[in-house]
Amino acid sequence: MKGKFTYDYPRAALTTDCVVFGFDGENLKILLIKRGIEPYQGKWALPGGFMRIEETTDQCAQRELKEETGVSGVFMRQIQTFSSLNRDPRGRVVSVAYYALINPTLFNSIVITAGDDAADARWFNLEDVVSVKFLAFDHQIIIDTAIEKLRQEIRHYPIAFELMDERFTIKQLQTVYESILDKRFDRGNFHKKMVGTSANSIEFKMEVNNVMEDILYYNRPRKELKKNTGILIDTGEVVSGVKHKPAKIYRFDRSRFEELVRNSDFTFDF
Amino acid sequence: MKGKFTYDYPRAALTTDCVVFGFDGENLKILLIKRGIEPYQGKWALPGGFMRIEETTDQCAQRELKEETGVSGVFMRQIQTFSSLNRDPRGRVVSVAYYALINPTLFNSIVITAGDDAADARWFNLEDVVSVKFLAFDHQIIIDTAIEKLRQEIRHYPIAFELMDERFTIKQLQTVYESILDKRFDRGNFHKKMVGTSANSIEFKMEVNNVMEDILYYNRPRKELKKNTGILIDTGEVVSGVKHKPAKIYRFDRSRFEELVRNSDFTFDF
DNA sequence: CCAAAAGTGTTCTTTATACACCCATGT
DNA sequence: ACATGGGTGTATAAAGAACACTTTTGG
Repeated sequence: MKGKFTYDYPRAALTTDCVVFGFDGENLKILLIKRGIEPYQGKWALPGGFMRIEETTDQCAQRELKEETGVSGVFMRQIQTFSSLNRDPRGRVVSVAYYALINPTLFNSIVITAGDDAADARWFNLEDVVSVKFLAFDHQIIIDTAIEKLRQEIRHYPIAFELMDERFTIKQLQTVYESILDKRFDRGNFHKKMVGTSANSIEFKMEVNNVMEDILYYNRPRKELKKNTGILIDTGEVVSGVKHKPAKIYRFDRSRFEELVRNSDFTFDF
Repeated sequence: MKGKFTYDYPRAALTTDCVVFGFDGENLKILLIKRGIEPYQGKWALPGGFMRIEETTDQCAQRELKEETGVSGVFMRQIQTFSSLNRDPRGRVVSVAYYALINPTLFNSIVITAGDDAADARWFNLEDVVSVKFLAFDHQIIIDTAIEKLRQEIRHYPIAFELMDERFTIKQLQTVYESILDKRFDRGNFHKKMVGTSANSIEFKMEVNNVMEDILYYNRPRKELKKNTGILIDTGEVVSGVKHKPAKIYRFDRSRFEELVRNSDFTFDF
């Protein structure tokens, strides 16, 4: 079986690595695998592995994640390709990096499938994985790039919902944004922006210097102009068992979102 | 020399392809190469080629562009990696795609270096290359992805300057934005936003119903509050030989821009 | 009733948009 | 002088930010 495949020119090996993000309700987490074999045996690394000749890199990333965690059909986006000359001691290995977003249901269903190269797996808090030096290969750089990419994308695309259950409260959504962007939002403003109501201006008459004049009074709410993008749908249900006003439960209307993007210069920016 | 390199498992070949954008002062252009060899001989394709084992994909993209056009040290960014199973008739070829931005000086210095695989080269207008079907491989998809990426990035990063000479007028800058985003901007507003002055609010007293009151009057320009980000530096020079008020010539202050990004939540969005 | 968090309203500030006006130049 | 496009100002609209008020639940 050795040396079966020959080429006229040397070829690099192709791998995929995947930065798996999960959300436990409070913090953003990253899944790491403890390597069971050399190189970097015993070190923590990203799930991933060599691309087979009959699959795309997308399929490879999905397959490797399934082999090592048991989850499939995961939301995944390509980050970029890493090709430093000495990034792998086994030789010339080029890796296409992905990030994956895991919703709570999948998050809880993950079972560590013991295998050749996976001795253990664990969810790490973001702050424990950023700028530390215990990772295999160039996986520290890949993770830092992934976080940057995730932060960029959540500011412009509705990917936060991939980290949440289909039904959620605005407060939960806000927590996802806050933990990814590492930034606090005003509760009321976040609520209004997400649900989609906004204030407006109103004209009224006023006596100025004993003369009636039209005065423009800015930014006073005008009820009839409140607008709702309809991106979040009120399910009519509320959370129960809390000792305060129960929060409404919403779900994300993806087709409504895509319709808005198509038919207008609608943006979804934070 | 044949069959010299053997591996235990089959390996895909790795290539880079580069979408080269240029600007002729009016329109955004894309550089295409007419293929001199099979496959797709005589078809137009992106400059690019096989990665050597001792170089990174970044270096490969730069080298291939230099071999085929003579220009080096070009601004280049990775787009993404394409790995469809049948994207290349020669077999399993995975390609890392880049886009490059060429400034007018380089634009005019490009010489077509006749080689094995480059029979001819030409600048195409964007609209002649989008959604047409005469390109080799999956290069149509790569170009469409590149344009989307370029549009995304110019909205948030100061990459427009890579398409221009070091010294430029605001009008020229606007033309670059307009042709990339395929959208018209208001001349005055674009100017103010770029140079960095903005209006503000002002308080003054007014007699209302025979009583003096403080009135907040919004959005009246308050000269002392005009702010200039300092990202564009007035060189003090102006264009000459035009039969109207000569435009000021600016240059981009990259270090000032990076300082702003570091020290504040400054954004550069269009 | 009270505490607590959800949801809404109010106020002020800043930015966006449309367009008008003045300015400097070559003919 | 005047046509042309550069540069600045003005008016209105919309969005953002800070925070106060109101509502609904469990104890």
